Amino acid sequence: MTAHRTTTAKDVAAVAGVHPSTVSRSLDPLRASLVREETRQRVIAAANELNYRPDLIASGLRRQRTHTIGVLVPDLGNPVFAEFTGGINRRLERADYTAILLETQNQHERFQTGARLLSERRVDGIISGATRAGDRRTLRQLVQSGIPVVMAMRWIRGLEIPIVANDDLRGGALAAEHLISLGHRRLAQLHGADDIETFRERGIGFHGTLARAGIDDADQVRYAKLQTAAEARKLMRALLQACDEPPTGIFAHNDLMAVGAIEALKEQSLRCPEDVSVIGFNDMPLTEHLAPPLTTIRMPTAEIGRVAAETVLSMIDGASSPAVTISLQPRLVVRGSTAPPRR
Amino acid sequence: MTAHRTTTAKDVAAVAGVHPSTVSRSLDPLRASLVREETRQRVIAAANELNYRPDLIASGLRRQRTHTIGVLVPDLGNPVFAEFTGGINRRLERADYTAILLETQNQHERFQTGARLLSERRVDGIISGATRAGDRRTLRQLVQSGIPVVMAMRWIRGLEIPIVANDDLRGGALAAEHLISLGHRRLAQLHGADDIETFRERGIGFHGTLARAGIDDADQVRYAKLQTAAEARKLMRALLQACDEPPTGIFAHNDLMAVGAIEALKEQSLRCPEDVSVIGFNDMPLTEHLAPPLTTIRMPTAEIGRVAAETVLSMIDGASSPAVTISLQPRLVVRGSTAPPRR
DNA sequence: GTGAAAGCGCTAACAC
DNA sequence: GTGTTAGCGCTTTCAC
Repeated sequence: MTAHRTTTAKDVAAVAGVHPSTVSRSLDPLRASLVREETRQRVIAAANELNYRPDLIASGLRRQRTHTIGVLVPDLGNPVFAEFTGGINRRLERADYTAILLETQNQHERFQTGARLLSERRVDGIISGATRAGDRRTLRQLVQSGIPVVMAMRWIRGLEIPIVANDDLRGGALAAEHLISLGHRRLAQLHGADDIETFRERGIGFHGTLARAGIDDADQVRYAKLQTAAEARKLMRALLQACDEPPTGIFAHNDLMAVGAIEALKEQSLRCPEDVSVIGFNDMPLTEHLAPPLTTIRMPTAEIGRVAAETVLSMIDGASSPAVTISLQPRLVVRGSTAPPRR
Repeated sequence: MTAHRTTTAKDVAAVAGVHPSTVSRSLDPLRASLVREETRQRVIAAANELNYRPDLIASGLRRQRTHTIGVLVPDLGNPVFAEFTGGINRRLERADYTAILLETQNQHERFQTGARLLSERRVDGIISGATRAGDRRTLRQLVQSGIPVVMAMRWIRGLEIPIVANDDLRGGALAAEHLISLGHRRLAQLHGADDIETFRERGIGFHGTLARAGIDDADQVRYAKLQTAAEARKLMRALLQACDEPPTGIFAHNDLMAVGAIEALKEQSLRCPEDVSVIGFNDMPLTEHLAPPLTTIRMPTAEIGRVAAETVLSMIDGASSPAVTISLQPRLVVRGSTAPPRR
């Protein structure tokens, strides 16, 4: 193997017969006009000849800009977050920014080390898509260190940090309205983890809409630690055992939980949607191909990513951190897992 | 907003009453032994007090190591690649490395700009998980520039670049063996894109095993441009129209295509598995909850990521690039979408 | 065991 | 218009 030294601006300068700073100017679109056209052409020719790639690390050190955004997500295996990061990536790309994606696995310790890593890498901004109740201090420290931070998808209250998220209150309400309008009165929730505001909002939105219709689901809410099919199945079993008459409508806080619920129903020879209607959340891939195809709430996930990126970029440019909340609207996707209750 | 200056080694040095180079030594585990214990404690105290975070950018510039690996994937929305990057991330983390993930969307141009971006960021190594036939030149350039490169998941022949991948030849063979052993003789393939070696291998593995059993599927192979359910549905329709007697067994090159195939069968009132067996590939999330639950081939995706990361790290350390191919073994997951053919 | 000096590759400020 | 100089924050010689 040849000992490799990457070509630098100095090398290009030597070939073009100019000073390194002229190389720098010629190659930066913003300052190219400062250079005589003829000189610039010579530099570009030399750069191409040597296959020169400016060192963004060195440039970043000098400019105090890394053109990098740190993104914290709970888990890339979750298709919702894959879509979210897709939205971020597409927006950042247009601005010549790159994302560093870190998975927290819903663990505060990983959130914390992730945050530390990102500040050591001097990212220009951070999008926290994995925020949970326990992360408050860490987020406050980030803000205090002067780095622009945005909470997206998941968020907590009482921080001076912009929020870009789905309107989960509305999402829960949509689910309730749908089931009520079908004629359901005995309703239950398979509730996501209690320390994630997203799920609390979904729960409140659902509960509130029920209350306004004179329905109470207070005894019929079961909380999951992890929003998996397996855990939902257990919760659903317990729910069925605990009540004389099973509910006729179930709101599961995500699609995997809805799937688990339907399986638990099958175990008890209850059919979906004939005996019990089930509605999920997220509209993840393949849900339309399930039996029955899942009725669910779809949120504008990629759009949330896009707007979150936009927001953090504007904070990097503009001075002030607008402590705003941007709510994007979810919508109901009706498929086969919900139907009117049996007479 | 306060104008923020992040604290530097110089600041810490001032507080601890030492020289910046002593700060550097004290905080690097490898060189901490060069510093008197008492001094080191003073430095650490000062660093904590000031909440000092060493600047990895500056450190990288000096050491000519960014502790960053670039990873090119076709699409993070594809759960297989989410799992793959998970495997990479977990391994890199242990080595204090960070990944930069870039999505190519299966477009050569994006592969190329991605590669350029990664070299400008001076990543210490690259894992190409998105390799397609057209990317040969770009990969060769990367190698020539002296940067360690590994092809994982997807790969092409004839490059002096290590390969870490699923044994797709074996995967295709597993699918064939399963269908043959159930008693199927009329078989067809819904084949993934022709410019991705992965799919060619699956096709050859399937075809070869059939041939050895005296079965020919040559007329019964339909090629997709994109491996989606929608496209598979169309291909399957065409396939059914083109033949008098439909095949009794279908090998779809991924799970989405298998789902599309099953839907096309339903349109023609053909049932799966009673009339036609369908086997997929990947074992993506929710496949076990489909109706029927999908029989599929599972590959050790996270493990491929882990080994790819391991390989690129060893190339960064050790000098030579071992032009090896590491094949990991897939396995058959039998569920409900395959059964013996009807008499 | 610690300090001083130099330099990684780039670019901003200044000089001419 | 282009060259010169200096410095981003760190680490690595080399002194002492």
